Amino acid sequence: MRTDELLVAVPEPFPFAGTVHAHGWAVLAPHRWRPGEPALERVHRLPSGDVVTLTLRPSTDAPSPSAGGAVEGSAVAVEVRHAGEALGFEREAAIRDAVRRMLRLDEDLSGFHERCRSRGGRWSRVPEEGLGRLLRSPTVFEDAVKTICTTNVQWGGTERMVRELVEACGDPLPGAVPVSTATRRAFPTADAIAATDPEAFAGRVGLGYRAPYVHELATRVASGALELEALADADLPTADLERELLAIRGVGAYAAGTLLMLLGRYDRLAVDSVFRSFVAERYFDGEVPSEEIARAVYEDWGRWRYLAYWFDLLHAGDEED
DNA sequence: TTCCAGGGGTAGA
DNA sequence: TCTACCCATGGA
Repeated sequence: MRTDELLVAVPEPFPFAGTVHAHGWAVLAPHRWRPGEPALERVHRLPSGDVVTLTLRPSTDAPSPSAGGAVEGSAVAVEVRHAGEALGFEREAAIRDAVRRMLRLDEDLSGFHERCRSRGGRWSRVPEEGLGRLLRSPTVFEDAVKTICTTNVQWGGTERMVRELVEACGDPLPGAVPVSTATRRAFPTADAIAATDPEAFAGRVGLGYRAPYVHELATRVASGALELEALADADLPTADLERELLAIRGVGAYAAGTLLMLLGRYDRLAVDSVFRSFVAERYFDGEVPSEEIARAVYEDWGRWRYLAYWFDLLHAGDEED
C-alpha cells in the first residue's frame, strides 16, 4: 500500500467542517466523518477501476499553480492510499475532479453571500465564514441513489440502507484476502447493481419497496438510456431539469428538490417532514401551515431559497436578528 | 403494540 | 389535478 498527498486549492475563507458536515452525506457509506481531526474519509473507485482511500483534511499549505490555478490561499489536503505504483497523471486528475465536485469548488455563491450580508444579524455569519457549500457525491448517480434512500425513512434507516448497498455491491479495497464482510468498499457502480438479479438485489439490501426503484435507475444508467451524469452540466432551466428528475421512478417532489440542490440549483425547496416541522416551530408557533404558506417563508430568496432554508435550519440556535 | 419516517406510485374521480 | 390507498423496513 502506498500513500500520496495532493493539495486542492479552495476559495478563502473555506470552512472545511462547515462544508463537509453541512448535511448528512458525510456519514453515509462509503464516507467516514472524523470530527476530531477534522477529516472526511472515502473509499473511492476511480474511472480506471482502482479502489483507493481518500482522506480529506483542511490544509494551510499553499497549493502549487497546478493544483487549480491559485498560488495563494488555503487548500484541502487529499491523502490517497492505493495499491501499486505512483498515481500518475490520469488518476491524480480524476481524484482532483472528484474532490472539486464533492466540495463544489466551482460554484459561485457570491450572490447568496450578498443576500445574507444585506439581511445582517445571524445571517452575516454565512459570508464571513464562507458557508454555503454542501457536500455532494462525485457522481450524480450516487447522489440520486442516496436521495432515494432518504425517502419515507428516518435518518438511521438511510444510513443502514446505504451501508448495506455498499457492502452488497461495492468494489472492495484491494489487499484484503479473503474479502470479508468487514472489508471496506466503494460506492457501487450502476453496472454492478444492474448486473445483479433484481430479486437477489432486493434480498441482499434492506431497501424495502425502494429496491426496484434503485435497480431500475442503475439499469437505465448502465444501458445508457439515462445519461444521469450529463445533468451535472446541463444548461437547462431548473423546471426542465426538475421534469427530468421527476421522470425517475422513486423520485418525487421532495427527492427532486434535494437532487436539484445537489446539482447546484437552489431555487426549489425540498419539502419533507423536517422542513414542515422546522417552519412550523420557527415561524408559526408550532402550528403546521399549509405547504403553500410554508414555502412562502423563503420565497423572496429567489434562486437561493434552498440554501436560505438550510442555513436557517442549521443556525436556528444562533442569536436572533 | 402501534405509529411513522429527510415520500412516492398508482388508480380512480 | 386531487385524493385515497398501498408500499417494506425498523426505530421510537
